[in-house]
This record gives sequence, C-alpha cells and structure tokens, in this order.
Amino acid sequence: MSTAETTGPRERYRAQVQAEIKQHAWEQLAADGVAALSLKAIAKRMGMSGPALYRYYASRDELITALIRDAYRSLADTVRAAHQSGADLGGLAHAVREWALEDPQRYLLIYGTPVPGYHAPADTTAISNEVMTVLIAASRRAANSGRPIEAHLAQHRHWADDRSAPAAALRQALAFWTRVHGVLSLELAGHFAGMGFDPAQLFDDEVATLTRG
Amino acid sequence: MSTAETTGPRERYRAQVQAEIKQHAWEQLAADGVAALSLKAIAKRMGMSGPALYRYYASRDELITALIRDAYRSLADTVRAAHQSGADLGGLAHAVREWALEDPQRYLLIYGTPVPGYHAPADTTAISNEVMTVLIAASRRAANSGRPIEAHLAQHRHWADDRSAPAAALRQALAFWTRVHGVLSLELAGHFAGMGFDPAQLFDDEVATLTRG
DNA sequence: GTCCTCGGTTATAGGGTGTAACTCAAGCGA
DNA sequence: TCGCTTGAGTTACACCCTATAACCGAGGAC
Repeated sequence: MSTAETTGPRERYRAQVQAEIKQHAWEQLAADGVAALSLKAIAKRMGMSGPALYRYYASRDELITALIRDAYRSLADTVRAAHQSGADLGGLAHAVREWALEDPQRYLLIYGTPVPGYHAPADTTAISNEVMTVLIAASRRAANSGRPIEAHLAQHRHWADDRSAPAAALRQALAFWTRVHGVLSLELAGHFAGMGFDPAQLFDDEVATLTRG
Repeated sequence: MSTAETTGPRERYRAQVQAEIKQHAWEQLAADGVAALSLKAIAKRMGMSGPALYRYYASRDELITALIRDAYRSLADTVRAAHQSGADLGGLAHAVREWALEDPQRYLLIYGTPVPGYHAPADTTAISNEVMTVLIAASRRAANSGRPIEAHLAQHRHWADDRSAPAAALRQALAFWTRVHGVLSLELAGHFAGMGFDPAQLFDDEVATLTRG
C-alpha cells in the first residue's frame, strides 16, 4: 500500500497473482484446515501447473507464513478497533470470539497446534505483541491482588510494551488471553459438540470472571 | 488383558506386532507430532515394507484412533488415580499438567487442532466423559453462585453422569477444563516462549482462581 | 498330510513438495 | 524499432506419502 510506487507492469502482475494465490489459500484453509493446504491444488484451481506457484512462494511454509502474518494483522486490527471504540475487556472478548467464529481455521492457524517443522519469523511475534498491548491497556483498571504471580510478572515483563502498567494489569491481560483461548479453542475444536449447552453462554460467564474475580 | 483367553499363537503374534507398531507410532508422534506420523516410516523402522502394516491397521486414521483411545485412557487413569488418592481440584490440575508435559504431543493429539477428515468414534467420547465425571466429583463442594450459566447448565446436563451434582459443580468442572486447557495449550504450543515468565507460576495462579473465584 | 488362512512381498495408482532444464513472451534500453 | 534480458510458465523428474491389487509361501487347523 505505501511501499515504493515504482511498480512496473511486471511487479503489478506479480503482486496480483500473489494475492490471488493467497485468496485461494484462504478458501482452502477455511474449508479443510492448514494441514490440507496444497500448492498443487491451488495451482490446479488457478488453471496452471504445479511448479508455477514456486515463482511466487518459495515453499509451502512461506505461503503459510504469509497467511499467519495476515491472520495476526487481522486479529490485531480487530482488537485495536474494538478498543478504540471504547470496548472494555468483555467487549474485546466478544470481538475476538466473533473474529474466531468468522473463520475458525484462521484462529486455529495462529493458536492451534503448531505445524511440526515450522518456525515463526520475528515480525509475527511483533504483531502478536500489538494485541497484548491492547489487552494490557484494557486491563489497567485491575487492582493489585498481592498474589505471588504479580510479583513474578513484575520481574518478567519485557513482553509488555507498556512499562508503566501495574503487574495486576499484566496478570489480567494474561488471564484474558488464556481464558478466552481456553473456552474458544475447545469450542472451535468441537469438544463441546455433544454436550448440549450453549458455548456462547459459557464464554460470557467465563469472560465475566475476568473482571469479577 | 481380560478378553477371551482362546489366544492361539496366530493372534498372540498379531497382537504383539500391533503393539510394536503402536510403540513406534508413539515415538514418532512424540518426536514430530501427529501430522508427521507415517505408516511407511514405521514399517521401515520395523524392517518390513510399507503395505505390510495395513494388515494390522486398515488406515492411518485407524492407527491414530488407537493412539487417541490410549491417550484418553491414560489421561482418565491419571486423573482418576489422583482423585482416589485424595487430590483436590488443584491436585488434579497438577496431575493433568504433569501428564501433558510428559508427552506434549499426546496432549495435543487429544485437545489440539483436530485433523481435517477425522471423526472420533463414540467410545473415545465415553472415556472423556470419565474424566468429566471425576472433575465433577472433585467440584461438588462448589457453592451456588446464582449466575445465569448455572441455570443454563442445570437444563443441559446430560453430559454429566452424576445426576445429583449441583449446577455449580458442573460449572466449576467446566471452568477447570477450559482454564487448565487455556494455559496448558498455549504453553505447549510455545506461545509463552519469548515472554520470560515461568508458565508453571501462571498455571498455579490460574488453578488457584478455580477455588477462590 | 492337505487345505486354507493370513502375513509378507512387489507393482501400481494417485497425490503431495520441490528442483532442473527449457521455452517463450513481455519489458527495457539503445 | 530492434535486440537483449528477465522472468513466468511449462514438462520431466526425484522423492515423500497413503492405499489397493495380485501374488507367494509358511504355519495352523482338521
């Protein structure tokens, strides 16, 4: 968007095809999950033969990396937008849940079982820090509880960009993350499927515990 | 173990080879995760050629099913043993965490991202119910809080074998599950890796919230 | 001792990642 | 405008995987 404007027709074409590949990749991912993502299948759907895609993504991992980057970006934007429109922790939680239900495999791509050989590049963790920063900002009202975890976090807080946030806020931001992920990932993985209760109500109540206890 | 004792030498051999295959499968799983599980590689390590394994497991999914069944069985035994030796919810949580850290991929096999085409057979959900039953038993001291989720769970409780357990206990058992899984799965997936704090302390504090708030 | 069951084999089909060698058109500078 | 170069796309191939088919041979059952 804001990169060098010296885009000749060659680069424009390249960028467009790259985007089209990613589009097909998202569709395939949403349908069958990251494990079923196949460069060859994407190529076939685009009407070209397998190895052609390697001009645009050097490997399957590189394509997956691009997807992960976009997913983190999308989540960070969603959370940030909710925060800036005045949402509290509960509002953020619902924004995250909606984002996850919109494309469950996209959530699992980030927070699901990591793919065996894959190692995330540094910039993706930078984007996930962005999410953390918003969570901490939304948690700043948290009162100090005096529990040992807060003393521990006060000494291991380099992951928090906000150097002035009280340890209680760090703890609450982590609680947000782990509890939202706990309910959400079990729901997305289908573990509540046969149980009959409404996952949304469990989610609501769990989120309520964040600000209550 | 307690099945028909009319085991001729043929069946004995078959069972032994089947067990050996599963053993190699567990090693391969622990090393590289379920996605990297390969029947051919197991066969090679056992000194026989690929298709021979299909005499023992009709498909890759069937082998994975056997692994999942054993994993559930092992987890249920672990939780039950902790419960019977007098452990409270905190004790159960630590038993689960130890079990998970002992073989992270085994935990992820059950509670991680589901494999695309796979559908769990009914008996595995039966074993997971066993875990739930113990959790509910350990949660029976939970006091009624009057929150709406409890009314909801009181009407959707067919997943709880214990028909006399108060709704507050059902809620607490679910909280145990979702919160333990929330912290544990993020830890196992490496999402706390660069953050510096001790996952064990976060786990402890999170478990403490179960009985406190 | 004969038969048949069953474990093992090779061959093969089909799908996947990724590389190598080649072709051909489009862009670019002179 | 003309050539040269760049790069997109192709086929062929090596190597992984799952899974099936056809076949062989030994061991158990009677």
